[in-house]
Amino acid sequence: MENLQGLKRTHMCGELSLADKGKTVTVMGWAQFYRNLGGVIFVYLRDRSGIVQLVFNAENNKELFEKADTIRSEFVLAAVGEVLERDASNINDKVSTGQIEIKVEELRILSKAETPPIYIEEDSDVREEVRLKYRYLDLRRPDMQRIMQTRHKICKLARDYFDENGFLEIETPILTKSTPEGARDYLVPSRVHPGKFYALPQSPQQYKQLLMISGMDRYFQIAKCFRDEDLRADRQPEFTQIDLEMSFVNVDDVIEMNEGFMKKIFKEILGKDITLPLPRITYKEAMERFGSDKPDTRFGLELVNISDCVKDCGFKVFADTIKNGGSVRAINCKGGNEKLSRRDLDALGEFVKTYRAKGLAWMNVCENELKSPIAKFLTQEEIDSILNTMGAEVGDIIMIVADRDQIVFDALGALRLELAKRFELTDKDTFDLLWVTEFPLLEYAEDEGRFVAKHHPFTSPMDEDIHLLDDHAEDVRAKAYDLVLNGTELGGGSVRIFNTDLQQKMFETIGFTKEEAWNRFGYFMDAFRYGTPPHGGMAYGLDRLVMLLTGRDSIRDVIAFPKVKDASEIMTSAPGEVDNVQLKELSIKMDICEE
RNA sequence: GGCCCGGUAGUUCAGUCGGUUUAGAAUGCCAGCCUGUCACGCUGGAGGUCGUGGGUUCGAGCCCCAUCCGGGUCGCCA
Repeated sequence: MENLQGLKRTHMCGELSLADKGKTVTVMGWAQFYRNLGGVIFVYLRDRSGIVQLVFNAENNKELFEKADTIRSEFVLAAVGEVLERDASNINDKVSTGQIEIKVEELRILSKAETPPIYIEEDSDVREEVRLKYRYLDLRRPDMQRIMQTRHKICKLARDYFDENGFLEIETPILTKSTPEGARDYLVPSRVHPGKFYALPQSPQQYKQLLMISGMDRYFQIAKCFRDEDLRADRQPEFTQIDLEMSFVNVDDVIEMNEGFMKKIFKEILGKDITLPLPRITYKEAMERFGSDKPDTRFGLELVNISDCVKDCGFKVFADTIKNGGSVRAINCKGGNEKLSRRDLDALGEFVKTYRAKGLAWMNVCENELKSPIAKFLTQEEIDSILNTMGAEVGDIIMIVADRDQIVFDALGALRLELAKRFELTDKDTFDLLWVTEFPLLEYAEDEGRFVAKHHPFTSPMDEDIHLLDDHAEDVRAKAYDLVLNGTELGGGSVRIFNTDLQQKMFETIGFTKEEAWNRFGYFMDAFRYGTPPHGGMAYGLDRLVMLLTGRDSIRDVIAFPKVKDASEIMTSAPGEVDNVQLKELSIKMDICEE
């Protein structure tokens, strides 16, 4: 094997062009393809920037030619040679460097390579399991290289933008204290303190608020966060937030600052100009129209409340649901008659059941009749009223769910997305950004028999709703907001409570005694006594942001070394067992329960 | 934890009702030929624990049971 002695890279492969014609250059990279035509060998050399063609001619240098003939896929090469313009007939317009090639004068094989198990090429369709096992090879592929470059660029833009606006980048601890509210913590045992554990942060929430109390005024961080919960296509147990906090601000100030960031990101990454201010809808409106607090507004199929049409009807399921405080809502699937068979409708019925709905009622508006399994329970007036409310025309199918509001929203919200997917209503090049505001402050946890904070317990209630905290806590709205892009929650934040009494009240409302609150958040509440500025902030899911801006469907594609569904890592097999010496040092004894 | 989908050559896949000799194709790989390829071409060759373990059967890649691995989703994710 050869080394780099005396060689220095002069150019990146993909950056060479006709302008370099006649220059002697030194390039280094991996052999992408080699083609031996008998007397001439072509090798594509690839580095991060792209590929360039190397040429070896038997007539010019027999020895060099024979050396080039030993090159195989993914060998690491250094080549010195002259940049030549290609004949017009040999130009390759599929490659950015297709007008030139390098006539190699010196070749060094820096590293040989075994035949790789996956192809190093754009849009490889290799199974993800294999890609992840050989992630270092997968990352060599041009699309993965571009994603990593885009991710870097987004981080750079965040640093630039928030720096320009007076934010300080400050690191917060990774070894912190467990806070039992919310997601499960990853725990780290302490050697020095037997029986005690650090927790990895679910977010830097408390630290960034403390930084406001510290007078840092504006903080931001690209922060690793950890949550020990089950994975999804857009959820990893360790993920990255662009996290920020500002002093002396209200909701509008935070939103305005972040809109500026979005404008910059969309311009620099996608070349798109977005119009500010972004649309805002309240949580309540989002739920009622889209059945979701992260609505995809690129298409219609909005929910409509038809409770009034059927509140006295003979169909017991509808009438009883309304009597018991629930609602009956529907989606008009325009032109569904042509696209959906009876079998499809049955399948959609099963689909909504996964969201706890009891079933899907439907009305198929045909030319001279109404096909519907529930028509026989309704009067003509009731039917007309429904069709009228839904704006139904011949060919439409009205899809109806009756249940508790939450279930109706979940089921129809999901059905709406499913229909959009089937009928391909979403355009990949459209980016619908909007704010969802006025989230509920609290939600009732049935299993715990108490209210829990919907966002976190430091979120401020809206001033006009504070008086409801005692008797109508469920109606209190929060100074909280989410930024939604095409139906994905990109980030969210809130203005925080900065008044000790109100914070105390908040803890009471979620069922903490003064003592419990003090035990869990004592240091935090203590800090609030020494002069706390009004403050609020925001956190973006960086991985999701990169995923959406690069048009990927999986968050794993934008993380260099992601974890798989059971939170393990295929390549390293983490998590792994540790030896007894390590355990002993940590004063830990294993007692693994069966099952 | 529940439900759904998948696992066959290095890779991507096909494999009919359980039955045709030695489980196929493409690509990749190896060897030979070839001086302008760029998905190079031509000729030949090697390559299989059909995820794993049981079972049914005269006979299993195919059917049954269990299990492992990967994906999606519900629960969960302040």
